Amino acid sequence: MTGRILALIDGNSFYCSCERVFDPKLATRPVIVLSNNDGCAVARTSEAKALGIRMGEPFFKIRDLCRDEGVAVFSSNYTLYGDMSARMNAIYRDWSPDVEVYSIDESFLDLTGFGRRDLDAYARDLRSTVRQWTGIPTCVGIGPTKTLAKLANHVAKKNGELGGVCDLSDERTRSAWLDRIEVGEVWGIGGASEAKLVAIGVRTAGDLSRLDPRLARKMMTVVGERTVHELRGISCMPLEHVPPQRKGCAVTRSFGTPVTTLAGMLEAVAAYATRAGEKLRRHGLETAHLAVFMHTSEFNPRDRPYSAATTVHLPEASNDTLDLVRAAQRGARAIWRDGFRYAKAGIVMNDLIPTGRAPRPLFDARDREQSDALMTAMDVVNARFGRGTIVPAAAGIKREWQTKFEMRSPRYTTRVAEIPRVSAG
DNA sequence: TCTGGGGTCCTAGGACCC
DNA sequence: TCTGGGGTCCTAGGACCC
Repeated sequence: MTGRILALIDGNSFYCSCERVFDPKLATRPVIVLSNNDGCAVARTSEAKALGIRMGEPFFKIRDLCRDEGVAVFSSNYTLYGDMSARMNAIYRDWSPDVEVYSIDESFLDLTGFGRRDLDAYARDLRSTVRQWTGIPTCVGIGPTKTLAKLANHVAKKNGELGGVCDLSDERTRSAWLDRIEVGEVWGIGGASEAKLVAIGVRTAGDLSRLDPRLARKMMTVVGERTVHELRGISCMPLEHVPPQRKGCAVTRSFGTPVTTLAGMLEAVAAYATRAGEKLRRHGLETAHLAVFMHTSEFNPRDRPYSAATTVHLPEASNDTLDLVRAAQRGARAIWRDGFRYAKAGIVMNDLIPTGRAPRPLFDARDREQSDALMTAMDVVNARFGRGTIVPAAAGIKREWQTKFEMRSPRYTTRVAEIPRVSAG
């Protein structure tokens, strides 16, 4: 396909920006957002980056620095970020006939046929609209392929003087930028490929674009070959309009405090199975078997290590929470060993089947109608009053193992009780 | 004391079949 | 004496993404 124009727009330090929207006092302060269990820094504003806080840095190592430097620290608030993301995508759909939501904070927009000279102004208008309507600052990268649009977005982010927009659709201006970008910054080139490429003298995105595609394939499979073509402006990756049917589904969590009793473990896997059931039903899928795993800390050398997993077959394919809980607990009992401090457990389901497509046993032991009615009722109540309003008793009340979110901001946009208050005086 | 949670795609190699 | 080859399916592991 030639003559295509794509834009990649994404939120700057997206999670941090969401927090800033609802607390203007954070506007000039460094802000970071932590991963699940308050484990690592996964989003940092430029001020936080300037303090030397790295992506993925464990929080306990930077706790003192954050206190001394006045860094605002937040647990992840996925409810809030997901809602802000939906608002941004609603705007994008007004601005392009063809939008691919690529991740929670990134979307590709098809701008083919918009007129090359007007693109820059169009992108700047879009940015300021998103900023005004949602409060989120963004950057826009423009190019003839997804890989080049991503790279243009990277350039826009790193070069403040561009004002948040970079257009690499013109071949002549493009090559100058490509020669200035390290090869590891290219979408699809991770640490392993970067090391191999640098070893043969391919150091920049420009070098990679000039690499023989056959050699790229030999070194990095067909994925690497595609990347070379995309860097040359030949599109190999179409926009995905409808998300493809998902192939697997997992619910895994680190524990807030280590689990040392079987009762605690059974509670935790029941809670994870409950969540798994919600995900399956939302996607119209079911499963005939699930894997359960548990392990001790990978990091604490004083903990005796233990890691185990097993696959449990359900009597028949199902997405009923109670079936999944039973199966998950059976698996957990089978691999449980006393005397360890468990740090994490989870359940993993592959081979998902669209609901109703699985073979039925000749004599169906389940009352399918009753099961569906109960699950639907649970999902409706939980959607209305918040996840976890109704859970199976097996998922526990005390939940000492529960993942930590000790610094989570209010769910400003999705819970009436947590809506921001404004007082005029 | 404290280190995330999801996903996808690709390839090689073995088992099995005719 | 001569001892195939091509196809499919599955799994594990690597690499990458956000």
